[in-house]
Amino acid sequence: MKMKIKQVAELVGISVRTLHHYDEIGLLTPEETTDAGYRYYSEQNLETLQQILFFKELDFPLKEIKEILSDPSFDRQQALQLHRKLLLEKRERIDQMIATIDKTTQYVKGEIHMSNEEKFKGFNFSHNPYEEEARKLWGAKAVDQSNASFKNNAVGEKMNDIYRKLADLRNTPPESTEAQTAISEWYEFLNTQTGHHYSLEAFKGLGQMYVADERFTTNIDQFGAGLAQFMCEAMTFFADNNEQ
Amino acid sequence: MKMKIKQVAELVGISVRTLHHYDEIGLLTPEETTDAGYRYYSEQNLETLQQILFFKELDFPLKEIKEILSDPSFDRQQALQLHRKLLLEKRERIDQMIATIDKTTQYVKGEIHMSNEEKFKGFNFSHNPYEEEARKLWGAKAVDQSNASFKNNAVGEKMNDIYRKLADLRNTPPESTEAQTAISEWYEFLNTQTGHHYSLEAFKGLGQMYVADERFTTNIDQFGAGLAQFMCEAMTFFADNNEQ
DNA sequence: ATAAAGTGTTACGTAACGTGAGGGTCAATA
DNA sequence: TATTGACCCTCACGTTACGTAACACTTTAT
Repeated sequence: MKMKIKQVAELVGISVRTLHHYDEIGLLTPEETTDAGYRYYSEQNLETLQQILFFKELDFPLKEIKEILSDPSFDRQQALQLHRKLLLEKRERIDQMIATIDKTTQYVKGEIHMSNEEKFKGFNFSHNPYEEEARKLWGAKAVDQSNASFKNNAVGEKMNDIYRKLADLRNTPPESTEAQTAISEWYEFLNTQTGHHYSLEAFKGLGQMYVADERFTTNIDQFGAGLAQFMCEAMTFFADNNEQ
Repeated sequence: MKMKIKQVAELVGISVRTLHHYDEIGLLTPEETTDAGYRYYSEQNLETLQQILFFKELDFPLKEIKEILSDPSFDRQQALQLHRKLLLEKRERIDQMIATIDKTTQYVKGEIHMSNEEKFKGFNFSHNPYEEEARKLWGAKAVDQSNASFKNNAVGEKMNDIYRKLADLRNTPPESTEAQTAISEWYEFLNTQTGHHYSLEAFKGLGQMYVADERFTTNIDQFGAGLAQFMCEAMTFFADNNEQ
C-alpha cells in the first residue's frame, strides 16, 4: 500500500513541499525511493507523520520532534497521553478566550468595566506553562541522557541547580523553612527566567502535574527518587501559605 | 496611564522585541515617544493590541491584520463575533484531535482498527475551512474594495466567476437544475481548489454560515443582493439531495 | 503516442520574530 | 551627587518552516 507524495499530502492536509522539507531534514524519510527519484510512503511512514503532526500542533520545533521520535526510549503511549492533557488545556484556554471576547463585547458597548489584565486573559502566551515545562524536561532528555546541550545555556544550568538543591532536601518535611526557601527560589526562577507569570494557583497546579504525569515524574526523579512527590507537596504548601 | 514597553509586554505575554517589531511595521505605533526614544503605550494602544492578538490567534498574517484594523469600515463588534465563532470551531477541532488520540491509543494497543483518514482527523489543515473562507472574503475586502489583489490569482478569479454565475441565478428557485449545476460547480471548486475536503454536511454548514454571519452575508451580497440567502438554500438542497 | 498531471531538484524569498552588540536613560541608593 | 542596576534604544544578522518559481523528467490517461 505505498502512497505517492501527493496522496499523502492530501490525506493529511499538508503541502507536497512540506513533505519534501521533512525528507530534506531527515524528519520523515519515505520508505522507498524509485530510480526516478519518486518518493513512496508506507503505512509506517504515515504513522510517524501522525506523531509529527501531534507534536507540531503543540508547537514543538521540527528539530525537537526529530530528536524525540528518534529517541529509542520514546514511548508512543505516554506521548499520546501527554498530548491529550495538553490539548485539554489548550481547549480551556480557548474557553478563556471566548469568555474574554464576550466580556469585551459588553465592554465595547460600555456595559461593564474591564481591567487590563482581563482584556488579555487567555491570550497570554501562545502556549501554556505546562507545555513549556514539558518541552524542557522532555526535550532535555531526548537530546542527551546527560542533558549535555541543556547545560550549555544558563537557564538550564540554573534550573538544574535548583533541582539538585531540592533533591538534597527531599527527605526533610516539605513544610520546613529550608524546603520552602528552596521552593520559593523555584517559584522566583519560573517567574523571572521563563518569561511567564505563574500565579500561586498555577504554581500549585504545576506541582500536581509533576506527580500526575509520569513523564514529568520520571524526568524529575532523575535528580533523586521521590523528588517529584516532594516538590509537589512543597509547592502546594507554598501556594496555600502565601495567599493573601 | 502611559505604560513602558516592558510593562506592556508582561501584561499581555509577548516579548519586547515583538512590540518593537509591531512598531517597525506600523502595526502598533505607541501613542507617545519621548525625546530619548522611549515608547509609551496608551490605553487605546492596549485595546488595539488586544485586537491584534485576537487575529493572531486565528493565524492571520500581520500584514492582513494591519490592513483590517486600518480599514475605516472595520467594525469591532462584528469582528468579535466572528472571532467567537471561529474559536468555537477551533475548540471543536481540538475535541476531534482528542478523540483521534483516544482512538489511536486503542489502535496502538491493537484493540481496534483505524483507517488512514481517521488517523488524521482533526489534524487536517491547521485552520478550518470557514476560517479560510473568512480570510478570503474579509481579506479581499480589506485590501481593496474592488478585490484587486485577489483577482490577481487564478483561484480568486475562478471563485469570482462562480459567484457571478450564481448571482445571475439568484432569482430562480434554488432547486432548479441550473442552480444545482452551478452549486455543484461551487462544491467541486471548493474540494479541488482549496485543498480541503468538504463533506456534504460541511458544505451545508458553510452555506448556513453565509446567512448566519453578517460578515459573510455582506461580502457575498456584493455580487448581488440576496445571493447569500440563495446560496444557502441551494447548498442545503444540494447536500440533502446528494446523500446516499 | 501524446498530452496532462505529477514529481524531482535547485535555489532564492518570506514571515515573525530571536539574539546579541554597543550604547544611552532613569529611578533609587550609598 | 555619584553610581549602579534595571530598562530602553537602534542596528543588523540569524532562524524556522516552509512558499514559490523555474526547468526537466516520469507516469498515467486517452
